Amino acid sequence: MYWADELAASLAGPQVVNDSKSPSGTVHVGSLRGVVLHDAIHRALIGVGLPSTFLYGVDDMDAMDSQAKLTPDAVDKYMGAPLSRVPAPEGSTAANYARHFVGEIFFRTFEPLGIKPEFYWVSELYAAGRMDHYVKLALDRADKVREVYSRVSHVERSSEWLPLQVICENCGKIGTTYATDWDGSTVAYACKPDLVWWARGCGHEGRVSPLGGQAKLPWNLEWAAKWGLLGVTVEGCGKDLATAGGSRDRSDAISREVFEVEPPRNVAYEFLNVGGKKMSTSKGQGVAAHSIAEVLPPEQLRFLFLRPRPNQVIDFDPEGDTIPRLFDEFDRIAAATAGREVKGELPADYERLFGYSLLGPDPDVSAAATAFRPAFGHLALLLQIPGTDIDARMVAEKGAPLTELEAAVLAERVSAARAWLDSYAPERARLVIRRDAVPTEVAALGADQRAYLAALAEAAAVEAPGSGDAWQTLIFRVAAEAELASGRAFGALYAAFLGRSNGPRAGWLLASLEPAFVVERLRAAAGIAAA
RNA sequence: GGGCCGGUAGCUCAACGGUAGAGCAGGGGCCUCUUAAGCCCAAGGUUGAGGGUUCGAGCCCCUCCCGGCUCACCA
Repeated sequence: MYWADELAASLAGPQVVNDSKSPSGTVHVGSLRGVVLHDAIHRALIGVGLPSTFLYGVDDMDAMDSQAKLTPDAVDKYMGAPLSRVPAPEGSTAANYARHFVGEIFFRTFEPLGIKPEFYWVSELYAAGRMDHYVKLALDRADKVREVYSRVSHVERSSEWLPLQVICENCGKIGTTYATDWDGSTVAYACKPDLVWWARGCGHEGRVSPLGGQAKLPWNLEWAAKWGLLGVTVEGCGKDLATAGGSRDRSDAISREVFEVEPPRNVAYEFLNVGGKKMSTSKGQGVAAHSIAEVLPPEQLRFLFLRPRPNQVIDFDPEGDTIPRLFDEFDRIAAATAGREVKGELPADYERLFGYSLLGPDPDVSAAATAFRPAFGHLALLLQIPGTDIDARMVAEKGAPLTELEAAVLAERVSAARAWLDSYAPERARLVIRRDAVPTEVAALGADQRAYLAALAEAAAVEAPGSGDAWQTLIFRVAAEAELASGRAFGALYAAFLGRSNGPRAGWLLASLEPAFVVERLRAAAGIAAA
C-alpha cells in the first residue's frame, strides 16, 4: 500500500495535520519535501473518510538568526529580535519580515503546488494569550523540563534556568535573554551580550510577566505546546530533528510529561541532496525552490518528493539527466495508470502515487493519466530547431487536436524545457549549429562521405531546395546516386553542421538555415576532407 | 560515539517474501525517407561479506565491511 494510505488506514477519528517553518532564509528545494508530504497525508486522510485539517504554522516568534537578508546597518539592531518584529526587506509592502517571507513561500511555491494549508502565526497565539496555559505549565514544572532535557538528550541546564525566552523591554531582542526566578506571576531576566554568538544583547535586566506575548517558550516546548493547543495528531519532521535523543524525542517527552498530551504521529523524512552532497544555503549549494520550479512543473515536483518513501534520501542533481528522467518516469507511471503496458517494474500502488502527484484537492486522475504528454527530451530538442511549429508538430504526433489539459501540459513543458536548456542541460542535449567553423568531428569522416557532401553541395546550388521535404528528398537522391548508405550520408551531415553523429531530421534542419551558408558549409566540410 | 539511508548489469536506478528488470553506455541489425531525436535483436548478475528464519530471501533477523547524510550549541 502507498505509504500515505497506510498511515491514513492506521488512524481513526478527526485528524489535525500540522507543519511549520521558521520564516527566515531562502526556501530551497529540500524544504519543500515536508510540505508536499504533509499535503499527501492530509489528502490520504480525507481519502479514507477521516475529517482532516491541514495547518501550517509560521514560527515568527523565533529570533532572527540569519543576516543574509538584512542590510548591514540592520544587522546589529535586528539580529536576535523576533522575526515578527523585524521590518520587511526594502521594497516589500508586507507588515514585517515574517509576513513578507510567508508571502514569498506561499505565493511562489505552495500555491502553484496545489497546497493550501490554513496558515497561523505563532506570534498571534502568544499575543492572544492562547499559549499562556503552556507557558505557566512549563515554568511551574521547570524542574521536570530540566530532567527531560538531561535524560532524553543529555543536555544539562543549571538549576536556575527557566524554559523561557523573554523579549527584552529595552532592545526588543528575544535570542539574547536568560530567564530565572519564576514567582508565579513574573520572571527575572537578563539580556546578555554574549549568550549567543550570532546576536548581542544590550545588558538590560528586569522582571516581566511571561504571558500575553512578552515571552516565548524555547523551541522544543513551543512545538509540544502547539500540539496540545491545536490538537495536532500527525506531524512529520526532517531526520535532523527525528534523530535519537534529538529535538523530536525531547518534544515528545515534554508533551507527555510536562503538558500531559500524547504527541502526534511522526513521519520522519530524509533530506534531498544535490549530486550526492548535502544542500547548504551558506555554501551556495542550495537550489532555491523557485528556481527549480522553473524547470519542474508542479506535478513533477510533487512526484519527485512522493515517489520515494519518506525515509529515503532523494538525490537530485539538476545538472545531470535527472530532470528529463523525472519527466519520463512520470509519463511512464501516467501510462501505467491509464492501463497501458509499460516497460520495467512499477512501484506498488503507482496509481495512488500518480494521483497524489496531481494538484489537489480532488484531481481527475483518469483524465490526467490518459492525456497526451510529449516526451521532455524530445521537446527540448525540437525547441532548438529554428522555425519549428511546436503546437502543430504535437498535434501531428498525437494525431488529433490537443485537449485543453494537453495544451496546458504542453505549454508547461515547453517553458520548462526552455529553462532547462538555459540552465541545466548537459552539452549532449544541446543542439548547436556550428556556424563559426567546420566542426573538428568532420575530420573523422570517410572519403565516401566527403565526396557525398561535395556532390550534395553542387546539387543544392543548382536546385536550391526550398523546403524540408525538398531537402530530404535531395539528401536521399544524392546518397543513392553516390551509392552511399543513407546512415553514412546523415552522419556526414550531422558532423558538418552539428559536430555530432546524429541529429534531427536533416532536411528540415538544413531548410531552417540560409541556403548560401548550407552550400558553403557542405563545400568546406568536403574540402577539409580532401586536404 | 548515537540515529537514518544506501551498497543490485560498465553507469544511474527499479523490483508490497514468489522466475532479478528498465534507461543510458557498449555489440549486432533495420530507411528512396512521413520523429534515424526512431525501432529490433543479442549480450551483460554469486543483489557488499558471512550466518540465520522460510517451501521460497535483493527484501525479514543477527554480525561485520564500505559510502552518504544527520545529531550531540541554538532554533
